[in-house]
Amino acid sequence: MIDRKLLSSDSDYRRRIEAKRVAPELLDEFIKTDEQRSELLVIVEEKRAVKNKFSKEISKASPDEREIKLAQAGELKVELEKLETQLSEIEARFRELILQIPNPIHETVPEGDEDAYEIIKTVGEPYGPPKMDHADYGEHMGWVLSEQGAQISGSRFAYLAGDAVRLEFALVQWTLSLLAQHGFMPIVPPVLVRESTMEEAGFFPTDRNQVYELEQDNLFLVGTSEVPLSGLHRGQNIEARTFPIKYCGFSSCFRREAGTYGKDTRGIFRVHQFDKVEMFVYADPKNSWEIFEQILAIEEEICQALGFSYRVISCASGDLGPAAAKKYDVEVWLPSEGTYRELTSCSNYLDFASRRGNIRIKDENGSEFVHTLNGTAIAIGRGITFLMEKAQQDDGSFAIPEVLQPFMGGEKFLYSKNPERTYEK
RNA sequence: GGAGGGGUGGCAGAGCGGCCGAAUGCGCUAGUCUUGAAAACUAGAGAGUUAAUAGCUCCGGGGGUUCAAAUCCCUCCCCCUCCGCCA
Repeated sequence: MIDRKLLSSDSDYRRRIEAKRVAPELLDEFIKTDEQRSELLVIVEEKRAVKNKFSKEISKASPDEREIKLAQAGELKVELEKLETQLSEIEARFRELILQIPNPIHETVPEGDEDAYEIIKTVGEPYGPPKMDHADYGEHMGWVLSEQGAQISGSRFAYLAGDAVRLEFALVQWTLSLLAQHGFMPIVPPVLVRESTMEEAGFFPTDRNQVYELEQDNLFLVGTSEVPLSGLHRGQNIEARTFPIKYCGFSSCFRREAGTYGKDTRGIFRVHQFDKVEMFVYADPKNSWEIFEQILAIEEEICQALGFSYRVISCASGDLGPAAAKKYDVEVWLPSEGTYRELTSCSNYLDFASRRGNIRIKDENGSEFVHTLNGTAIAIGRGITFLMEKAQQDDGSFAIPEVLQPFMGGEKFLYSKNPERTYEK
């Protein structure tokens, strides 16, 4: 949720909202509604003060005074009720509008459409394609069963099988241990959440069409554990000394992928369901930009340890979600496509979500809204996709990245058929 | 799924139409005492909004009755106990 006062008083604030391709009419209507609301609120509060005074007096009045005052209070009540009805109508509209207004971009965000991104850095070199692309390789190894997935659930669903599953858990274990060193507490959150949770996390109403809904129970499947992690401290006013509060959530993630028809249809690069370890930080507003860079550094650390060639881009204003003030994508070189593709990303929401969830930080001088940040540690489907091209050997075997070997029973290579493995016949 | 009980300040817990933004205890802050701490004693403090120590709002959320609601009614959510079912 934006700061309503800044919108009308600070022209730069407004400009940075409009950079997200917001209709100016929305902002104008909101400002108008906000003004009406403030004016009416003053009137209503004055009336309430009079009414409250009357009520107090009635309790102390003598019997005949009482009669008169009761009659007067009755009139006042009728008057006030009319005004309060008006006020609640305006407030409903106010709320509807403010929920549609995105967080302004940070001044350093490049403005423009999706391809106006800025390359922050490039690490490692691009290299030529392997024998098999990730989709063929997944089939070759017996790791990805797309056809069966499509049969039982539809397109963009797949079974993950065999050593790929061991690889998934190795990735998770390794990532969790690395994040523990960085002070992140692991969490397995609920993946079904209420509508209010989606709204407070900054996803509703704007991204509603990307989310699976369980109508019968009025619950929604999360697209990232960011959502339940963002709700973990809702309504709390937390001591400043406990910051930053760092969590890493492991969960399955569900995305409708609406509007991506025909895009990335091979393999498990883009699927409706995948597992992910997500970093989430509640930060003191004083240093949230530092923490933003720390989260990026961890994402890079993970990429480097897995041997990826990658680049970091600062996403353009038109590519930012409603809640993010700034977002970095870490894009890894995908040789079969000869291009960099997104593996992880991180965002600083500033106080956008904490305003909705009413999460504050307090010290001797009072309290303010906290900042929330999130970043992908490892998205399994994507991670394995990139690894299948990076670690694929000429003979078709798979060279397990060194950091994962301890979590794979010390093995160094994986094969499509391994006679020592009784499930591979 | 069925039956009952309950949600009040950081925590525990009283209040059950007006004197209640709320007793009391613990915890917290400051002071006295002490070399220091503890104990004891004294004083102080709920949150939000606002320029404001004014006003308004907040006793799980929403709605209603009333001049007046923490207190009565409806509804939703959550927690606990018992029965049933279950990984």
